[in-house]
Amino acid sequence: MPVKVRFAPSPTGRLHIGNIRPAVFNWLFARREGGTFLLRFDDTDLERSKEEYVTGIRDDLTWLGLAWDEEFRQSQRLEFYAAAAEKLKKSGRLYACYETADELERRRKRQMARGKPPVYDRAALKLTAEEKKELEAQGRKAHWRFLLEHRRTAWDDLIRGPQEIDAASISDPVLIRGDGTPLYTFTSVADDADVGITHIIRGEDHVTNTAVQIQLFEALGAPVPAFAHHNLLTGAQGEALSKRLGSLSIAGLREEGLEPLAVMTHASLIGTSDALQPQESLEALAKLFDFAKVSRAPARFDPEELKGLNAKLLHATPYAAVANRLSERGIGGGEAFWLAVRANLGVFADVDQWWSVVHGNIEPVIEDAAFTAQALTLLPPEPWDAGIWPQWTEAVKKATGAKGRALFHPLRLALTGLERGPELKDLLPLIGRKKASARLAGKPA
RNA sequence: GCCCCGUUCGUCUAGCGGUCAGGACGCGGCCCUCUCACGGCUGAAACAGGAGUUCGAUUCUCCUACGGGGCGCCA
Repeated sequence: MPVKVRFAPSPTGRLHIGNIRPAVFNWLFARREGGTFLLRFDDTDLERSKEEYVTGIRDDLTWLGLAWDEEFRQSQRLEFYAAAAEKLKKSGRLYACYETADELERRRKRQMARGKPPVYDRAALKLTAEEKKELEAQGRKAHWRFLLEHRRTAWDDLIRGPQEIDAASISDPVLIRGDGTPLYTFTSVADDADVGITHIIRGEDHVTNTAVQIQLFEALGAPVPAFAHHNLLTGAQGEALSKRLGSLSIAGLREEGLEPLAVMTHASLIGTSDALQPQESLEALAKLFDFAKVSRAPARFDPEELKGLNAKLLHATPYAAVANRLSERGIGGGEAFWLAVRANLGVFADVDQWWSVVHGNIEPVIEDAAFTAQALTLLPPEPWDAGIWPQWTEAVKKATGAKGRALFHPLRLALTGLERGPELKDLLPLIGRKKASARLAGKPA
């Protein structure tokens, strides 16, 4: 059976480093298996869902390179859910309840205070037809709960292994709100069953839901898909990673100039037994993907680790992969320039700085005017080749007696205006004699 | 409060009764090099605590501590 998976975000916010992982895992798995990857917007919560987030999530996925085969949204399938609900009512698995949200909330608090788990007591099940009629006459609107079978419900999780949940410890979930609109648990399963999702890959915050959903699949007469629940991420200090996600949003990382491939690599390798190494493509990542490698313990997300990975990725990137991006920025210099500077990049945009060192105008820093002046007189005439640097520095060394740091540091400062940077042997031919001369003389060039 | 899951170098992890407890990132040292960075090599660094079971526990069981998740007319 061909693999069919989905990523089903609710458009109530942008994607971030935490909730991108189910998208990444699903996509990678589909890619590895040659399956289909669906994007479904779970927008049944009209209060919180916003159109701008639909667009934003699409942008985030596109930037990451996670192309989807089909897209649909739940708000456009309301008749379908209503029909599915009718079936459940007929089979007696959906029953009407009349408690208000306040009443339920009070009841839960009372149960917890008594040390009991806050599970719905099925009081509505005992309501007679007359009592229901009376409640309706008072203007109460029914919401509908799914009648769970109180038995242990089990599945073999692709990541966590054999799982078992006692359905008696869970409340009968509300599937239809008092206003008639369907809720996540129901729409999600109805859709997964309808489109034939084969594998549900998601965060471990959904493991308890799984028991309910398995019973729902069965009640709907649909085959139960395979489940895989991955570990969640915590902050660098081990704290829950749900609040304060501004800088951790995908859009934010993009603005910081990180490579999408670095973000993808980090998202898919963190919390697994694979070493966090730069990968050359999404295909390479897909080949690495394996449920067996995913840990069950939460993993810490450290922004510094992501940045480090981004830098390493850049350091290993061949010229052909960035030639277009360089020319888009108005950077020439070809492969020689890229190879000279790539090892000094943290983010791609750092190339601008090195391009201005080579091609633009910079302010030289003169540490020892007499020294650089003397070095200037020893600068060989052009044409220059790759051997110009050792040839020149050898001459300067002989004339001044300077060596090591005393020799190179002032030259680097004068030539680039910076403390650190690429090999000067590679940079000097790119800078050229004209600029080099001016800078050694302390003049901006 | 109740239920589920987890805890191995600082971090991500391998391990599935007997291992010098392995790898990666980071950190230190050396090399490339007569500078900084890059890269290569190399070193230091861990079984949460306590009871059991066993000839023998990182590994199995229980308890405690800590962390995560769940307990919505959210997804």
